[in-house]
Amino acid sequence: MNLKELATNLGLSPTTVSRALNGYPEVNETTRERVMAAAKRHNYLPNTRAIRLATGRAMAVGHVIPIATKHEIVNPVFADFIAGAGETYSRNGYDMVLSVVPDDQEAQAYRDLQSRGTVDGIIVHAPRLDDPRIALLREVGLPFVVHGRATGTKDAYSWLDVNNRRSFQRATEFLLDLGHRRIALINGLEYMDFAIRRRTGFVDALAARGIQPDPALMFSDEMTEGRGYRAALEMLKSRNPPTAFLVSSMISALGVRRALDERGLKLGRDVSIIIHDDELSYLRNGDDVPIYTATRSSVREAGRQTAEMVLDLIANPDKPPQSRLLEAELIIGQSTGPAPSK
Amino acid sequence: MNLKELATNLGLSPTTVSRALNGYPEVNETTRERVMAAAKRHNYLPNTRAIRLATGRAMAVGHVIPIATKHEIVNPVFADFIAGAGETYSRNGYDMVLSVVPDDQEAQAYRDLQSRGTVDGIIVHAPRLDDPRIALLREVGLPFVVHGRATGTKDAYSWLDVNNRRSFQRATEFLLDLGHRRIALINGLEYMDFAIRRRTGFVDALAARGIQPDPALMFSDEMTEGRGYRAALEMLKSRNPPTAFLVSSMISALGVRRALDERGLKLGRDVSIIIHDDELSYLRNGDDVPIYTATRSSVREAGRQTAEMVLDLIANPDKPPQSRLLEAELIIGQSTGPAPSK
DNA sequence: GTCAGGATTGAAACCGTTTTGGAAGCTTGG
DNA sequence: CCAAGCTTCCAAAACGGTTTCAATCCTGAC
Repeated sequence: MNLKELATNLGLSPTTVSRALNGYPEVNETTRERVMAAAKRHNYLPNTRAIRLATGRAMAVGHVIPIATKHEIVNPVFADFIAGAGETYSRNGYDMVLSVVPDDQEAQAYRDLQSRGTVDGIIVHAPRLDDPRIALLREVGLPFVVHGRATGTKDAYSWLDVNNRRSFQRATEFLLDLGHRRIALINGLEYMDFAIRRRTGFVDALAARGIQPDPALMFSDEMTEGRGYRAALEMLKSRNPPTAFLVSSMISALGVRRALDERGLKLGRDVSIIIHDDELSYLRNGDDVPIYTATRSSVREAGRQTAEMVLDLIANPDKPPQSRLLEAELIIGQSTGPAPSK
Repeated sequence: MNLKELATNLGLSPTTVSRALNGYPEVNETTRERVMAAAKRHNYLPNTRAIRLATGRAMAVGHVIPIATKHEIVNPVFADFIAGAGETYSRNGYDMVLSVVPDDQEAQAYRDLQSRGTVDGIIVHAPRLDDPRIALLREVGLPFVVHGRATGTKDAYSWLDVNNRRSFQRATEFLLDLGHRRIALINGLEYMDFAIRRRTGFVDALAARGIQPDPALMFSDEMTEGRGYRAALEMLKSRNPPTAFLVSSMISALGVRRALDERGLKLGRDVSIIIHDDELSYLRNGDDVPIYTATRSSVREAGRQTAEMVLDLIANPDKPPQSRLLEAELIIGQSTGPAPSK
């Protein structure tokens, strides 16, 4: 059942039927109802492909996922972000198209998406220091919003980010206030922008109290359970072990905790941990009361909002770049306590 | 730059240009080269929307993700599967479109996808006992492949699954051979097909040795760290605790391990654990040597292959339903050892 | 030199919508 | 009673490709 059939069926022209269905004012209310009813009766749905060609809009937003030789975006955070963004898209009649490409073809993927007209806009994931994708997308001329920011980029662009610096600064202060002086940072890869900002927050907070950060207590790598475990174990074995850990991810923290258990150290008493909690759907920080003290910010909600921003940008292409900075809340769990007196 | 412009530019008809680019045989080799060169020079890429309308094919495969009140598909396994499937799609010039919808609208989502012509095929995730989606998709008439199976469905359908029953049977036998008699099963939700099959494998293996499964040692819930932790702790505290755990997911196992540590039990000596390892990219079971003894099967590879199957089905709509049963390998890690003699 | 038949190319229809530019029919006010 | 102005509808032209059908150009056989 297509528009033309429906039209002849009703004794109307395709034009009128189209207008009736799309809510144009110049159609008689009674005929509109007649059309609506007929459409429902034949459960007619307009063909997306035709709409797209006729309107020149793709009604879709693209997410490019580089399949990596090195660092992968395909991580737990990504899944929840996508879920959040997807909610927004469905609500607004947009499709979400994922492009999984080898990372050396990422630039070409964006170019393709634009010149084939597959999508109307893009969400950029996991921005890095001085990320080249921003200049690229600007050149290509595709509306885009960055989830995160790219330190070092001079041009204006739209982004949504968590205030990573601030949240890690506060977390560090919280530990300092508890008397901790040897605080370890288990961070993500520090060419990722969020990791850089978290590190800055950490270092700033220490500096404000006149503490020189100890390189031996600053670890940066992929955020896996294993890396967290090994880094923490290493530090705990050292001559001057940390009394607290600031951990960039729940998963790394699982490893840190394992190291603690292995060393016979009690969480919250012997050693404190603060994590960043993205509120992943399958890695809750406790069901009722939080297990870990954490800087918390829902990545799913970030997905929802970033998607809203990109839809807004698509609808108003001339709008200047927008940005949103979400504040993570510091929630107090059972994983922190006063620094043990030696 | 569109086809018509390119054609006039070359002094050719759109027909010829189209044919040249699409590799039709009836075009002179030299003109083809001329066309190819011009296309590259002007970096012309055909408009997806036009192709889709003209050919009637969407060149896209859909994945519907119900956003759940209850169980969510948005889980770590899903991300890796998607990444694998996405690889296959890109390689074949297909798009992947994700539809995130409230779970009570899932059926309608499939219907829409079909009648609007947004996709040419579907991959069905997380099948359950007697899953209604199979009958629905068959009725709707959209080619589809199920990742997993749906016990109880009588109609034939295409699927790709891991031999869950067999792998858990083998794992159980392995533990039995090590002398374990009280083996706990930490399973996923048992309305999910994979969980049912794993349970069956577990129970069958016990039965074959004349062991009556103890309901107190069989746990079924969402596979989170927290649930795993609590279930294991409960069991370990009981009067007659298990000496081994068979765990359906790496994440649950992290919780089980935490419970062990908390009880002061040494993994592999006091208590053995076998997990199912989906080879998630960010939750590796050890970098070099496996930490856990595991039934291993790459969900990413499953994604690749399932996608291949659906593309094949789209290309050959009259083919009878296909299926692939992948065998998980049993890899020996450091988490299993002989049952402790009382 | 002619002609059949393959090799190339092109004109035009088509895919299913939206949208532009009228054109009827009906009011309405002078 | 008529022109102006609304309403309400429609024919036809996009949108940017693919595909059918027909036309032209060669080539070699006779």
